[in-house]
Amino acid sequence: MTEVHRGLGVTSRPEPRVRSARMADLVRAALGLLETEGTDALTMRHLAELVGMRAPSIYKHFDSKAALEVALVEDALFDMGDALHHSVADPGPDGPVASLLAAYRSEATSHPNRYRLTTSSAFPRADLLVGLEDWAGEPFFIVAGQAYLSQALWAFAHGTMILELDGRFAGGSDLDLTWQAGALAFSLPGAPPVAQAVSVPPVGQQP
Amino acid sequence: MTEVHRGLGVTSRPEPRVRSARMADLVRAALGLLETEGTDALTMRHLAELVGMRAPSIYKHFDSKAALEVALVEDALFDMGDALHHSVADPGPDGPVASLLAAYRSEATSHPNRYRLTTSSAFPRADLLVGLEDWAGEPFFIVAGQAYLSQALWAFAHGTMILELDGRFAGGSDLDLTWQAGALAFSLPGAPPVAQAVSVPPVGQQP
DNA sequence: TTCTGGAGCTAACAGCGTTAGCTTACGGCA
DNA sequence: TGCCGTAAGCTAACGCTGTTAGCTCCAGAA
Repeated sequence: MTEVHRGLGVTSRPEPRVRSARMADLVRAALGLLETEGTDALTMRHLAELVGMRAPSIYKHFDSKAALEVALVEDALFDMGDALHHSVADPGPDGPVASLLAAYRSEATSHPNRYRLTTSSAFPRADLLVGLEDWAGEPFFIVAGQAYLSQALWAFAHGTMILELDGRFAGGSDLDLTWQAGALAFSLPGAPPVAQAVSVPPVGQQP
Repeated sequence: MTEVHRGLGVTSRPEPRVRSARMADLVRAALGLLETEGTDALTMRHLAELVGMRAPSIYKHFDSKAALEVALVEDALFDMGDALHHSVADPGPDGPVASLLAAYRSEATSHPNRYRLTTSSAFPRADLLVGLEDWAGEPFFIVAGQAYLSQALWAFAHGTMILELDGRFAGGSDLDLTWQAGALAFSLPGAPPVAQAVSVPPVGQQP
């Protein structure tokens, strides 16, 4: 028995914020706009038109555009957290690392622009539901079994994901092999003991 | 002898674009603005004021704000390429992977907002000097010795870098250990043979 | 001397997030 | 029934953004 609780998280899934029907409408429409028309198309005026109102009326439901984006990103983190925790609870035949990475890639790919928003430098992460990022990232710690290795694995996953989404890898690359190369590097036995397992959450900023 | 030419790149450093004195002024001022005041402060009006002109006059020297950003990013890629190629030619005692990563981290950290700009999803990479990205990223291929492993290493480097710059790792983390964990994972012998070394450049989009 | 082109300027446009202030409709209560 | 308060819409407008049109001025060449 180690300090790592396999398959059983030590953080808990936060309670999502309640949303009025109109708020849910707006978030749904915003996601559609973001994914079908692109990041630049997500403006208050476009969004308002999509739900049949004028831009200033949105402010009756959300304090700001940033608050609306927070709602989008919280959805993304719940989806990602659910996918990752599920992959950890039920890893595939290729092992826990490959399984986790596959879940991460699949989830991010399903909503590329929302993933970009979630991971963008400018995003006001401090406004997110407390504990949400930690919970969503916990599977990296569970799989890596060590804080710094889990950070490195997370960094590999995010780096590969954003470069793939942005089309940065050389044309003709079989990206499955790139992911596989990383999975292998982080799966090799003998790698773990990098440092003396300081108890630090693997993901997210402390509030 | 393998197909990997250690220490001798197969791509060549592109010739930088020539700039008028005024263009150089603008790029220098833009970098200062970007790094000292932040990304949002880099506006045409602010920049113009900094060099003693009005915003529309900038268009006598650059076609658009994007063209000015391309100049900034080309500087970043030349600096990064020089640093990485140097680290490959003269690796430190911790081995080529750790040396490369240290150079990458040091270079990016010296101009964080320029690094963010360079790697941002929205940046018009197609307007960059042909071959510049390939040349700058080549050291990853030289060090990894295999296309897909080099892509994975690059992805780890970028992922760790952007998460570090954005303060995404848990408070109290010793990020040296995170980088070290990744360096170790990608340095272990036995890792390489992921695929049959298809000859694909490690970094950047084919034109 | 005249002409040409580079490099500055002001004024203005469309689009952005956002605010102020007005109106309308609905639900609870005396 | 009549009143009141609140929720949720609206228009007009503000300051900011990148950018364009069109003017002026000056240096250098013919």
